[in-house]
Amino acid sequence: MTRLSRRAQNRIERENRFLDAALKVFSRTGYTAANMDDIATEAGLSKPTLYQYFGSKSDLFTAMMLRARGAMMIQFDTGDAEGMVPVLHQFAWNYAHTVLSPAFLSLARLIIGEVQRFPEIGRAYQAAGPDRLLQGIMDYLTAQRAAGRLAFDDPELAAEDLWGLILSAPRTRALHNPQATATDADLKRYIDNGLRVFLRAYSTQPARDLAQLESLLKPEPQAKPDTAAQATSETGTT
Amino acid sequence: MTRLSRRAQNRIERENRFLDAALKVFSRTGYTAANMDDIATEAGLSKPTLYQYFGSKSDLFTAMMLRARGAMMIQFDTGDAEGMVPVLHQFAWNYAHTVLSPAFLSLARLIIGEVQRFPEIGRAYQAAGPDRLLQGIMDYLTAQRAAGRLAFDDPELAAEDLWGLILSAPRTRALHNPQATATDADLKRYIDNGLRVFLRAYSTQPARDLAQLESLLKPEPQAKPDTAAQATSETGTT
Amino acid sequence: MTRLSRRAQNRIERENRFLDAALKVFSRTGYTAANMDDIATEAGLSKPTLYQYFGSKSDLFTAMMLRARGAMMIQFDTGDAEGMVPVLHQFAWNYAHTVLSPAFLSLARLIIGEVQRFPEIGRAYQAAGPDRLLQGIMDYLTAQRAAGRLAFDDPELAAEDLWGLILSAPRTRALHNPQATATDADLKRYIDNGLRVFLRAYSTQPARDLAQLESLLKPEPQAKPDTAAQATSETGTT
Amino acid sequence: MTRLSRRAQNRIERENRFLDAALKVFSRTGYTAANMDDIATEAGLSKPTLYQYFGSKSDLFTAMMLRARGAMMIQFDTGDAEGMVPVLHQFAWNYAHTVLSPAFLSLARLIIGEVQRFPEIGRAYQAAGPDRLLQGIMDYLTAQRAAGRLAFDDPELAAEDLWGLILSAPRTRALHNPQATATDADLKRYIDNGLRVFLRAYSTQPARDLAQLESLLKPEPQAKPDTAAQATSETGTT
DNA sequence: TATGAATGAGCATTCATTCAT
DNA sequence: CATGAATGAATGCTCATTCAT
Repeated sequence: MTRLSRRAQNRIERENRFLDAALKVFSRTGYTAANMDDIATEAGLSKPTLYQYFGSKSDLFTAMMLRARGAMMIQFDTGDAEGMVPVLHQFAWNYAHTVLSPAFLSLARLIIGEVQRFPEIGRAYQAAGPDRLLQGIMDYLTAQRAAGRLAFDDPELAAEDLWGLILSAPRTRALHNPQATATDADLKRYIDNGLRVFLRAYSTQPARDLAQLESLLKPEPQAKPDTAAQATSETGTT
Repeated sequence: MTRLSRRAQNRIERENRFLDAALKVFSRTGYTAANMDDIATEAGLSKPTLYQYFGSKSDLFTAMMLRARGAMMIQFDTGDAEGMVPVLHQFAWNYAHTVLSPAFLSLARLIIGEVQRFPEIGRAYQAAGPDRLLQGIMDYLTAQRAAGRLAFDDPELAAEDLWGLILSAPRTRALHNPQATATDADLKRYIDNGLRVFLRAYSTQPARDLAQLESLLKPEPQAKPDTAAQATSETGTT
Repeated sequence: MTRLSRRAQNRIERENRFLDAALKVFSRTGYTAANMDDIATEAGLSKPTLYQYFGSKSDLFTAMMLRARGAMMIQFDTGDAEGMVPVLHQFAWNYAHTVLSPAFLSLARLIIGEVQRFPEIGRAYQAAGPDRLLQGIMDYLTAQRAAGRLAFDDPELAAEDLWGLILSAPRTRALHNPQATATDADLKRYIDNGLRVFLRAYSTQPARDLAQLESLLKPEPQAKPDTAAQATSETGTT
Repeated sequence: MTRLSRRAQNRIERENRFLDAALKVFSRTGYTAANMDDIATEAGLSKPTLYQYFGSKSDLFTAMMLRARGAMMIQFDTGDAEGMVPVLHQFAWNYAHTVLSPAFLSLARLIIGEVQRFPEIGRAYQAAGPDRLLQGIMDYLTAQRAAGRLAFDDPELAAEDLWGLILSAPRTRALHNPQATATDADLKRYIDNGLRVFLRAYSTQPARDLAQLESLLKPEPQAKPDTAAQATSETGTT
């Protein structure tokens, strides 16, 4: 068993090295311009070995994307926050940091740019990423509605409004401009505003919730160090 | 004069044929996978002629993008609508139809996918498209605030909220899924909700404005035939 | 007649402009790498006109070479020198300056480099240049033999020895090194030595002739400014 | 060891096949007109393999020239001849056969024709070929001077005179005329004359040395079969 | 007659993929 | 199992040559 499991482990490790390399190289140049030599070199292994693990370029791409999905499966994660307003606030920061990280943005650009060539990947990403998160948000918002704290008819729309209010603008901007990384100050501006608007429109007790929000916002730019970069690091802009 | 102008006209016509072909082919496959032979063939002219007009592949790409910017320069256009609520409603439909048209989406995907290779194009597009539109919205919203109909501090955030509430979700979805075109019913759902939330959060007289909105929404799916597709049509999904 | 001759003159002038341009461009890059666009541009006329004058690239090359032959038809020219030793001395300088001029060397390189492609041109050049000159030298040396001043059996070999002694070394070197132009000091070294050796081996009165030669050599480097560059100037190394 | 050395040997063998092919093709047509397909085909391997060995056309050219230099490094080789006159005689034949071989001439034409494009190659050739040989001749002549058999001031000029007298004329002619190969009878004429003139001008005992030379020359055209053609044969005129 | 404009054919170079070892 | 070595098929770009005006 030891020998075999060692082999298996070895295999998995090599596979991961290839997938890491593929993520890096594909993110940098896109599917067509990426070349198998570079990926093999980046992985520190040989090209025929690469072909033994993944039968073709497009198989490799697909496999890499499949694995990347894991890193993109954002949860409606709110840490240890308690109370609706703190929870939403926490969520906003977690989410913003993740989605606006260079690695995450590169991957998003890659998916969008190649979606015509690999339509399933676009769909898979939509399902694993945004849609799953959306479900998480919906569940939470629905619970808050049940508790009488929010009012809305369509939970999906409410959830989409929440993230649209927070991230639509900075994300669109970031997709178009790889150089400019959003600072925490930028994020704060978007997040604070987004939450305010959301509460104003959806809270059953806007005055109270907004007051609570303001008190939360007093302290400085939220030293959230790097909840982000959970996605496979190294995918940077280079 | 006749001869010269004929030549000049001929030149312009050919140039446009090349640019059309380039838009089509680049949109279909991305920059690297697109090949100059295909573009020339698509244009019905020869490759050397293509090179005489545009010295290199990247020059052609840049020129094509430059021209495409024209088609993307969305205005805050509201037709003949009168009154704030009808104006916003009209804008929402115009804007949605344009931005979600297949041609527009293909181009957006192309830009996002190649922005690492051509950073200036991303910036140029951001400036000519979203930023310009944003300015239009801001101006309008600011005027409404002056007239006492809206309340907000930061006009930019308000403007971004307006379009984020209306288009963030369907556009993101569409970017990830070239096959699924949003139906007018889909749009209606997003637009109606977006406007409601916006008014609830920003109007100084939410009750009255929302009532006016509801009366506007009664009639069926807005037979807005095709204000859209103003962008170079035919760029579709293929 | 005036009009016609004007036309004819115009034609000749254009033809010459093309031939000048061709010489320049072909000399710079060789036959294959030279391109008809550059030649037309250099001539300040259009490519179709070029084709009207010379039906093809190789025709142009041949015509250019034919004309260049004129410039290469070196004579056994000795100016106003009198007496055998001064005549030979004068000839040596004239000849050296001509043959080692950049234009002349470029042309020689071109001929040698393309002789496999255009064998007739090599032969034509040999006949018009070296062979003709050789005949001139032979005639002179034979006359001197008749006058009892030189002794030899084979006039051709004697003539070849004369120019071999003077120019073989610097010309070979120059053919291999386009950058290094021989200075007059270099030439003086070769010429003085060559004449000495020639007289020692061929003169019937070596002592007297060598003494006369030495007295001729006293004065400084022979301020022969530029008897050279008779070949179409401008053919330089660029 | 076996496997590795086999690979290495294989590599070297293929490299040589490419270099042989390159020499052949470049010599035939010059640098620009030669095409990588032909060279690969001539080598019996594929174009990508050629590119794996030599990264570019100009690298291949340079490498080929570098290797060719080996074949051009003529020594002042005099076989087993003894005594100054036989040594010079022997040298003359060796040298003439080598330098006038078709392969050697083709290469010389190639170098001269491409020297403007590859100046270092011209210089390298001059250094490795003519200059090295010259040094050999100089050393020998200087030794003979020390032994009292020759008289001269400048050994370089003496050495240059020796080879200029022997080879200048036939080599120049051969460079201009690829078809006409010099026969041994031609060479004999040049060599005999060159040596006579050299001895007449440089020997301290011309009468005795010339007599010795004449006795050497009696026998027929020197059946020196082919000391020449040491250079990569097959480079012929085609 | 002179030219702007067009093109078929070619060429250096690259790359996904496959063997032989 | 891993790899050095090999290749068929493109692809961007150029050039001699020809028309239509």
